[in-house]
Amino acid sequence: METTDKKTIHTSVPEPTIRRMPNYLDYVKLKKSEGVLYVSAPRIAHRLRFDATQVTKDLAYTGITGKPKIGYNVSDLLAAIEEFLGFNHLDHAFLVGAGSLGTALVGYPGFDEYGVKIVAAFDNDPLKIGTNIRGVPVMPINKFADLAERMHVVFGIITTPADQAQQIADLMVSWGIEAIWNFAPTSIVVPERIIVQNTSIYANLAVIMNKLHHKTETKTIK
Amino acid sequence: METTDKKTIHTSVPEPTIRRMPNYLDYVKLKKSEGVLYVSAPRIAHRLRFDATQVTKDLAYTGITGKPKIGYNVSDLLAAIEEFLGFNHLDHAFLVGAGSLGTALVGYPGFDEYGVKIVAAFDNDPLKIGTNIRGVPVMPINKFADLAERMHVVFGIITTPADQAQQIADLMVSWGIEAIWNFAPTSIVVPERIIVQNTSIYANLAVIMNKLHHKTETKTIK
DNA sequence: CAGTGTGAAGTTGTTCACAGCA
DNA sequence: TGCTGTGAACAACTTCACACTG
Repeated sequence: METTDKKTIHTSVPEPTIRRMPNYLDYVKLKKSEGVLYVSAPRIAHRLRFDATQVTKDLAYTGITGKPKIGYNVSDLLAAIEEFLGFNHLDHAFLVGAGSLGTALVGYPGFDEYGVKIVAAFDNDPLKIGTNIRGVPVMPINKFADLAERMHVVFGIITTPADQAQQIADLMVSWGIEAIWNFAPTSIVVPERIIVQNTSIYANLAVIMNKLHHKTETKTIK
Repeated sequence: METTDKKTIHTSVPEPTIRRMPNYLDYVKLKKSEGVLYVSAPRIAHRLRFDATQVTKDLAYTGITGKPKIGYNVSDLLAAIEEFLGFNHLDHAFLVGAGSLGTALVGYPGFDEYGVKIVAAFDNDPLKIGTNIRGVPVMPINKFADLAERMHVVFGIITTPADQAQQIADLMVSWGIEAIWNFAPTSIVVPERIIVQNTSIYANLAVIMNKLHHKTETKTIK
């Protein structure tokens, strides 16, 4: 496998493949906890309602190889997926906006298991400053610059209301953040070099609402 | 656009188009609040970093038509997008799992503005039962069936830990829910007819981590 | 000229078909 | 037979090119 240049640092893994990876991880962890030794692509596909070939191709991106008729070794596969997702690094993150969503994210289970540690939260509400959320301190925003450098934080999470998101994003950029995960219900604009992931709750909601109304239509009400 | 009257719902709108719609809505609302009368696709595209033709095509799905050189009437466009997203209906939803994420969602701004009203939350923690979150009561799960029918709730939101998600999904299905929005970090399996949207925080995280590590690679550290 | 609207080309991702293997 | 692995067909989405319009 390592013979062809084709294998040299897969210049680009399809984004859908990356998005499916956590599903495989979840399933494989489950199987491992059950003591299962091998899993096959068709089985995974069946459980997750994916196409079997797709699973095979996705898993190939992790560099693993399986055995015909048997499948993939569960432990090897688990390691390969974790490696692929970069969970050997532990990246430090700052979160800005300690409202209910921010609080929920700080407490989200398995974040560090996924290679991310939220080391501080920021807010401009004096009542929140000085408190902490599950051990993560809440600080005033002007401390950010200082700390980001000292703690080598390259990853910023925005959970502010929409009208503050752009402003916070600008600050993050000026402070040297490399990637921004934006949960505010508005899209932010940053320089090319910055990685942005706009995660809008509303995009998902829109899809559901659309399907729901479509379905209703099909059913010919009443 | 010959006419099939604009009401005959386009047989199938591409999902990416639907996902972008809330972005347009957000932008158009902003413009309206600024008193702007017309917006053009290229301007929207520039702000959102989309392709201009794509914006044009997306907006066409709402049934609106623009004026060459001028663009789209802001009020008409706003109405068209809201109509498209189905915000005239107000759908009732139940949420199961009143932990931090569930609590955050109940309090999420503009949910009802987006056509969804969370009318009750459920949990199995006796300490939570009987309390309420911003006016939304928290009840024991066995009340679900009863209420779902009475209140015509067709939409269930799962914010439980991963290990309870499937079980809750099964219950929702048996109680007549039509659409499930699953935030638990595991994918659930339901009958074909049920609409499911698995919204995994981890899928987004995986994309960011992948890009971040890739970037590091490219930069050749040190 | 600055925009809409649309068919056609291009790109990306998914699914099929099948060779090879245990 | 049940699986991996892969090239090739296919489907979905995006971008280009351009006619048209106020």
